[in-house]
Amino acid sequence: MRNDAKRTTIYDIAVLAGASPSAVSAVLNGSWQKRRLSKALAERVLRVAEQEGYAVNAQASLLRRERSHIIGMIVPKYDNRYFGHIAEEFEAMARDRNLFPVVTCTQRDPELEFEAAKELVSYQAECLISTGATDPDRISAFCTASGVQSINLDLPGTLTPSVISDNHAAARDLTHLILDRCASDLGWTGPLRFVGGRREDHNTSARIAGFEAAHADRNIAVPEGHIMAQGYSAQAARSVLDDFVPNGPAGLFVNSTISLEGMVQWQASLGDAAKWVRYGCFDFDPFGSFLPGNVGMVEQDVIQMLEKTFELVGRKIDLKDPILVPCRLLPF
Amino acid sequence: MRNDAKRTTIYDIAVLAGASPSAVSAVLNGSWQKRRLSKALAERVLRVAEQEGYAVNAQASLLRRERSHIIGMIVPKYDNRYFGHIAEEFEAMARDRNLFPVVTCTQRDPELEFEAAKELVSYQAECLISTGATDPDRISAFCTASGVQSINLDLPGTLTPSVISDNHAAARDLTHLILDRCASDLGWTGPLRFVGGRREDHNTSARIAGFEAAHADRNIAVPEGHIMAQGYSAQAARSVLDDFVPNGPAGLFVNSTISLEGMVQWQASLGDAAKWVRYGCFDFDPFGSFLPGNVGMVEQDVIQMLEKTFELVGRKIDLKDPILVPCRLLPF
DNA sequence: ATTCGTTGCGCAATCGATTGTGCAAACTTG
DNA sequence: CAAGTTTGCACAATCGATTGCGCAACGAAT
Repeated sequence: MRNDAKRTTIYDIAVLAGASPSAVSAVLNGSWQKRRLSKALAERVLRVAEQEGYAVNAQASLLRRERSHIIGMIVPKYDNRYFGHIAEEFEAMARDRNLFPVVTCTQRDPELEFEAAKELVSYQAECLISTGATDPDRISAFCTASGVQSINLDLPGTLTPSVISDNHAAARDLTHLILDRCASDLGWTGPLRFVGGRREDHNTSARIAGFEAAHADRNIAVPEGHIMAQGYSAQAARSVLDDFVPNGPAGLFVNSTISLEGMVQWQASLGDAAKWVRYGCFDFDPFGSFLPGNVGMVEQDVIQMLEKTFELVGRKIDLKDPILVPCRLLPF
Repeated sequence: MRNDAKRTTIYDIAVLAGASPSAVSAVLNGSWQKRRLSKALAERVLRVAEQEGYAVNAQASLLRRERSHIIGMIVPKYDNRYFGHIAEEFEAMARDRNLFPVVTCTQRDPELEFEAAKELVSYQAECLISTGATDPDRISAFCTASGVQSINLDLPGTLTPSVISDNHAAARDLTHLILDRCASDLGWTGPLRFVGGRREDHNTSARIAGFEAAHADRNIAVPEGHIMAQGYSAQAARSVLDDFVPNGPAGLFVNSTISLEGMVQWQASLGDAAKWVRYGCFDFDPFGSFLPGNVGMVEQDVIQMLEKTFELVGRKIDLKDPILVPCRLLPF
């Protein structure tokens, strides 16, 4: 235990243990055998370090070392299971690989995304994973200029490798599921409506394409107005739906759990007519299966995506096409 | 743009801009006016730095500076809205205060909690927030020995200040709400059952006390077997409930959204008898209000808790009693 | 008694940025 | 024009740990 003014350094320990700072350093970082220090000295140093509550100064250590072992990740939000799961699993997998994970959340703000990326590069991150980034290429360009590897996750970029869900295939499957259930439950054949997200966004547009492909498979035309992708928030979903008062059966493809929050509010406002609504959601939530009218959800394979991502870490691979990871369709 | 072998340093820029490293440093960290450097030199340096895609080496910078401006947080999980919200808001509030937030997730593993705390201290964090930590006092002791401030959030410790929800009051209110709704909906007067969490855990025991106080308010005895706190996971809740087959009305106090997941599975397994079940949950989830039988949820006031926490940061306050933050009861 | 290999450890340079100090040159004042 | 002041910048020490290298002491071999 020490005075709290200054942290204990190897120099303090060197004095107390009667050894040189370099010997102390070697003992504390485990390289003492390689440096042919005696076990007696090692034990002496370790004892003192323990007593003094020594903790290495990572800044000093990293400054001298060549590798930082830091791996950074930026994530838009923690407000849904998907990104929460990604962050949690990323940390665990990074630790398993002896890397120090630093995750930071950027609120879907492009400026903050870039600032956070710069900060992580400043902290000498060896690799930066941009998850769901608005402008991944800007970040990639910066990282490349600084000699830092970057990988895109969830949303693809064009400058560095990307790992994303197979949105098209899963959206197509989900659309078929919803259409099937509309037919069996309501005797109604569509077309469905697509709610939430942004058309410009890669994932949303891939999902819309899958949604339309499923309709095309059944020779059902999708009117333009049925694509209601005006934003990600619950509020955005709610307000596009509020203009829609169904007279008869209705089916919805909901683009995310956040949009789903708005959708269920709208559905509740329908009163008795709610029982004529069927929908599915592209995203998983454990309570989803208990929501009335929900016929199924798509769960993205977070583990698989992260495994593919970590396969790229530290490797110089030049991929132009995103790596597609299949999703799981969970029918209720 | 540079070769990616080495990152650009102030020495590289000094050569290119025809200036000394110290001048470059002063320009890049904004202290050049104080050092009476000419605007011409400053502009020259900035231009070169821009071209070279320079990013400071935070390790070198922090090594020399006295303050790191790093604030650390450990969080058990990101798998529910509560901790996700805490992490997200913590990051935002830290940035607002010009601090660099580093959040790490410790999977409710005491060993990992301690390791993560040590790592954050190594990175020279000025303050460490232990959120929902299993053994906060061990972490506090280590931080104190290293001269690092520590604060407990969500679960209290005894060695440093703690900010927690007023679990007792909110549990009592929630219990009354459930009892009221059991009476009005089912004509049934209890006693309720308490599901999820661990008795030894501070928060769970405070909630059980509030639960029992509400029953006492109404002169209802709570049989010992009605306290079913056998763990936090959905599976744990599910399996204690599976032994309970209600014949008639039943009311449950569910201790967290994770336990709620197990509870709704159990409820679904009841079939038609599910309509005789009413429950409330101590924790908020946006889909909660759509679950049949759910009469209300308690939302912990994350913003308030974090504001109280940040008020303590950087201050040497000696508090023995935890700071209690009221919760919001949301009746459905 | 040399020579040589091994053991055990310390010296000093180094990583990249910060900062106290010193010192010219330019400028002002009397 | 000498003395004093201001402007503009560079030098070098420093933060704490890592690491290549050197050197003394000791035992073994010739």
